[in-house]
Amino acid sequence: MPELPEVETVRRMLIDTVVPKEIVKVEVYYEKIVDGDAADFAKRLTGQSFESIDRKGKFLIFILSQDAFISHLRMEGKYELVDAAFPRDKHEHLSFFLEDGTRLRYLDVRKFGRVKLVDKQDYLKEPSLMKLGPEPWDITSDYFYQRIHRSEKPIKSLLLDQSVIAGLGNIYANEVCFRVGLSPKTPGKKLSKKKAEEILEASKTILTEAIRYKGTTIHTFSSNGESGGYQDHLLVHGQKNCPTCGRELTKEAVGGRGTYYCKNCQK
DNA sequence: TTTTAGACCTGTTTGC
DNA sequence: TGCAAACAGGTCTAAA
Repeated sequence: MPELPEVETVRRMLIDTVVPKEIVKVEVYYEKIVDGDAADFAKRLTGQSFESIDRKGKFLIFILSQDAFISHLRMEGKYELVDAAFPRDKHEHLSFFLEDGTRLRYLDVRKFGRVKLVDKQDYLKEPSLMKLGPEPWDITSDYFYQRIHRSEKPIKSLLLDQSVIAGLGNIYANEVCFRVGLSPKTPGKKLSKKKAEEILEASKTILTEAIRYKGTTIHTFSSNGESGGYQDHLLVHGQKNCPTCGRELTKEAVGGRGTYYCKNCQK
């Protein structure tokens, strides 16, 4: 599932492949992918060029010559650059035909992803972006502690709350809890300032490592057909046994999400 | 105010 | 073997 490292990998791929190309045609095959009027989306973007690709949390922001649009990959969304004549995939919901005879296509098996036209000058005022908290690199441990130390919610849920800290998803939240030896069920209010600092540091380390490996490929995620390599470095997510003590890992729902942890090593 | 549950989706896995 | 149900999970919205 695309989390911050996967989205950053996609962003870098897009900068290399579509900037500064012009869009000559836009086709929307599944209208619900577009938040707003799909026909208007296609019409407005036709004739514009890609200026740059930004990212905030797990959102991609496509900056065009006149407009901008945001894109969230949700569970299984991915972008690929193919030849314009390449056959359409059954999960291809949106295509940008480019001036050089290529086509940037958006594929999403589960149709969860969304794109939305936004104001180019003020896109950060878009409600979904406004709600996002800072990324782990942009906050102090004091800020993080302040945000979590009064909450009854389990730390795993707080790490997934994008308004507290942006970028972590289910996979990396599991890894962070393991890395600091903490039960994912521990309420935020039970955590010391020192532990909060450890969690923040582990979040930065894990996300940085994952970006270096171009993300984690689980099921169908890929950026331009390339697979990430971080899945080979996951310590608990999707694993059977604890890499530290060798005991069988526990898998249960925490905050409604599948959670892997070691009852022996994570207290 | 904070937390929880349901909706959105469909391919894969599990159970009968 | 074949079918049905459960499961996967990020974000938004509504309800508790």
